[in-house]
Amino acid sequence: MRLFLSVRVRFAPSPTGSLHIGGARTALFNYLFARSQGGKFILRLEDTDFERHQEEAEANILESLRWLGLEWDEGPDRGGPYGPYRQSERLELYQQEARRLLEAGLAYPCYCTPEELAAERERMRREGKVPRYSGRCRNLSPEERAELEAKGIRPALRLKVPAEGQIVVSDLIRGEVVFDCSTLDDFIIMKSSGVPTYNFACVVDDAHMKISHVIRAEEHLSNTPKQLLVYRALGYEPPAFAHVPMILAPDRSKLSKRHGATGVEEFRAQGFVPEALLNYLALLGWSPGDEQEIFSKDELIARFSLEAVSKHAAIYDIQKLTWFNSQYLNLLPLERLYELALPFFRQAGLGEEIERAERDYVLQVLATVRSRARTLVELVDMSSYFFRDDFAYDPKGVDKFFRRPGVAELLKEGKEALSRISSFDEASIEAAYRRLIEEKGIKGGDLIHPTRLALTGRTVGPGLFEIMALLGKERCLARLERAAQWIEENI
RNA sequence: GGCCCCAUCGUCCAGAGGCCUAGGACACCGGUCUUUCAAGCCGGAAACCCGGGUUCGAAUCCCGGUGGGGUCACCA
Repeated sequence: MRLFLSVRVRFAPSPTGSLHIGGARTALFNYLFARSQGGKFILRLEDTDFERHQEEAEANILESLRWLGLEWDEGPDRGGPYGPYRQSERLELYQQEARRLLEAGLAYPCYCTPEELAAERERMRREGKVPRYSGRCRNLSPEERAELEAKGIRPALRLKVPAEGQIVVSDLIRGEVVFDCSTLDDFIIMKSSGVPTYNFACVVDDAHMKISHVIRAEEHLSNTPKQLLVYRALGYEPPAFAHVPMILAPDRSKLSKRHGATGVEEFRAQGFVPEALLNYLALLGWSPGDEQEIFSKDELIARFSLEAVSKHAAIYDIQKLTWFNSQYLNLLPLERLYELALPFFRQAGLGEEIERAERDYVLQVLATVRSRARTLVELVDMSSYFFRDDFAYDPKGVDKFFRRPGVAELLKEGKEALSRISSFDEASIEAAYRRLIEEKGIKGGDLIHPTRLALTGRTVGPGLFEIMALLGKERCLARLERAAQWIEENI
């Protein structure tokens, strides 16, 4: 690994939507690389497309990154030595740099209208040719230019691309990738509106922000020769490049909205915890080389390297993400779990109950239930009867356990047995129940199953005696009574 | 279509010429534990895209084919 004086990497999303998992992983790799190298992780917003810009998108993306725990050292919200960090606020810089190229004769104004260009492209395509700009405006005489200017046409600016030669992209993940200049055309660097295009703004910013490594998705590999041309024209030393493989949808196509949940925000809403998503994403396209799967953020930082990033695209698998999530639900400190689950309790209408309950009680509930939940949504759902009494009985459970003759009476006997216990702990409860089971000469399940239904409304859940001890004597007795009555009235 | 990238179980990864009878994980199937459901534990099925080379020896190197992906805008 080469040692750089100062590693500076950036994540540069365009605020046109929410952060999807591909972007999140790119951000993560940048973050891990920066942290592992003692460098800086910079956030920059590429918001030069005013048409597609979405007001909420910026806040949304920042929030998703924060939620994932990818804190940045410099960015639009916190500034830094090379700001501003929004391209829309750096327009003078691009114009200044563009002027330099114009004056040096490395770029030229183009007066073609978008319509003309589109028509030209279309014609070339129809003729089976590769659509490339003809270079029509490249050799305009000063008189012709003056004439067009006089008509009031605002030109775009194009970079002069050499007709021959090769551009070599040296990529940390892919090695040397060679592009022939003949496949490129004089591309636009400044739109007629005075706003830079991506390939220009990106280079100007990376150079001015002293970016040492550009780590981005593979879809940008084909743009890189153009950007290298811009570096050359501007006289800047290019950074190192690392193009990470794409994340594909299960049908092998590029991720889009129609593939269900692909946004960080959506996963969050579905009850995934950031630790799990981060861990899952890290292992999608990167491998530590051994068989460990669960990594804390610090472990990831310690072990990450760009060399170990794979070359081929990965298909994301919601099932494996779900597995990671269930692992973390069991691994996380209870306090952390509480914090993460709270919004979901509120959403389920249990906010008040949670706040009224003893913190310790809530933590015990979470500890009891968590091995069964795969998401926070499930966790909350499985906890609900610990916080409210007015649940309904599962109809299938009713058919199975409440329709047996004598169940109401049995439940009352159970209640009776429980009422005599002085210390309402798990062992005493079980002892009392086992005694009753023996006395009645029934099977354990004959009492246990109807009791669980009476106490929780459900047929599945944690061990019954665990549930009872947690609920406490009073609530157990009340719920058994309620169930016995319900059976007498409804069956 | 041109250019570029890629190719190991269904999916994510390991493998950097002999350690491969190809390893792990998810999912799947079976068993175990058990008051239910999970979790856990044990076991099973499941892959080197094809064809040529190079080599004593190739999943690993080279070439070709095929397949998949990306990109070709006054989008980023």
